Amino acid sequence: MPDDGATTVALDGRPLGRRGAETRQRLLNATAQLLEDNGLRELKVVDIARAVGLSPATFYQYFGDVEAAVLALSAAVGEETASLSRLLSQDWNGTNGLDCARQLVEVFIANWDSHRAVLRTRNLAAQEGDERFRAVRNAALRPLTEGIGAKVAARVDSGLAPYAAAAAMVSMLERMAAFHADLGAYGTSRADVVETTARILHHTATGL
Amino acid sequence: MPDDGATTVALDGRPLGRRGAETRQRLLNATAQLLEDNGLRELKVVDIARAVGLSPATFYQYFGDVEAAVLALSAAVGEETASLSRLLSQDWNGTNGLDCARQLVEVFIANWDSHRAVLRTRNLAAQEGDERFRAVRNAALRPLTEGIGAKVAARVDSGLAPYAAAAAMVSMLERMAAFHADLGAYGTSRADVVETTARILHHTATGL
DNA sequence: TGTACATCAGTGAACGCGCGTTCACTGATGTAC
DNA sequence: TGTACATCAGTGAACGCGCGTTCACTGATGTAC
Repeated sequence: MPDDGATTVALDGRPLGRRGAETRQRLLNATAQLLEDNGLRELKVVDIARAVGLSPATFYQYFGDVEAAVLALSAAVGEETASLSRLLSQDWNGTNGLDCARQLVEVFIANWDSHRAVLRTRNLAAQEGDERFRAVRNAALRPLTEGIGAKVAARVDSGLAPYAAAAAMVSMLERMAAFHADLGAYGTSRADVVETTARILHHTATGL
Repeated sequence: MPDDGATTVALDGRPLGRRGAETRQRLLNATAQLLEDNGLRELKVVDIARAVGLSPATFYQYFGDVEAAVLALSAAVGEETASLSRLLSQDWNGTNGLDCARQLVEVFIANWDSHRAVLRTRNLAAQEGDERFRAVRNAALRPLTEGIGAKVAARVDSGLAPYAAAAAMVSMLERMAAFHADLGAYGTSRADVVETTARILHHTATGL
């Protein structure tokens, strides 16, 4: 199994006990918080350690550098999207199809709202070409992309390439989730955002 | 007029001559290049100056810090999207409506391909809450959002909130443009990406 | 239940490097007459 | 066309700070018997 950052082993190879696992988690929480508050460019090992009340030396027992901590966070956050699979496994052509789409949009946006800073940093790193972040992002979005892709593929005569359409929908979702707070300024309510996004998604997936 | 970064005045207030304007541009080019090559976290004043063969002190004659240079770049890049307006001013309900959408997608993606690093950095800074970057981003995307929004508003019984739908389409475009290179790995050609994105956009804008 | 030992967990203090930034200065360019 | 002067443009060299990182060490925890 590749190291996904959720290791239970310290960097020097010895296994982590209860206390160690807790410390590691506190470091991760502080990393997320600082990322949220000060942005990526200001994220320093020293500050993370200070925030938890530890010596910087401690940080290096758990992570090789700041990026490693962010990667571990990204991997952890990515595993929260499991509930999307349930919504995607249903048939969206029936009466409650639009409802499924709506819920999916809700869950997706909620997930972003909880992990805004981590997710956008993950995406930046992926865009900058870091393969590890790319892999983590792909793993997180794969169920979504494949689920939507399968629905598009089941349409007749849509003229859409299923995988491309799925990617387009996921793109829309990610960006709306990332920027939806900005839309309020233009007189668009959150409900509008969800409803409209859900409808576009539903139509693309089903043709209805 | 607010300072959008495209100043013709040095930071100490004196006006820029021919030579000065050139130097400023060379610094901007180097900034873009380094952003592309090494990523945001590695972007240093010292390196930018070195890349152009100047003393770091010179940098400070033109920009207060690295962010200011990136902001200036963002503002400049944002002005290249003017050609989109032409495509949006046409009627998309006719026979060549889908063609317009296709071209729009093409132009948009091409613009991203030329300025990948700058645009993603602009978006990150905007997401991190920097108002100046937010303003620059909004200014760049406004014609697009309003153009699409107007088309959606002209539809009957779409059930879509025009501004939210327009934002969703712009979201889709931005993200597809940012990540389209990744899709090739999954057997999706660039042509598929353009065609599919264009169709979704066209349908959302017109109902056709 | 107590003691000894292994290993897990955390740190103080220091090092050096490199980056951001400034200032008093020199050199280049343009223009008035 | 030439010269003087104003201002634009660029720099050398230095300062200090703060960050990343390491290492030899102390303290905490768990477990075998």
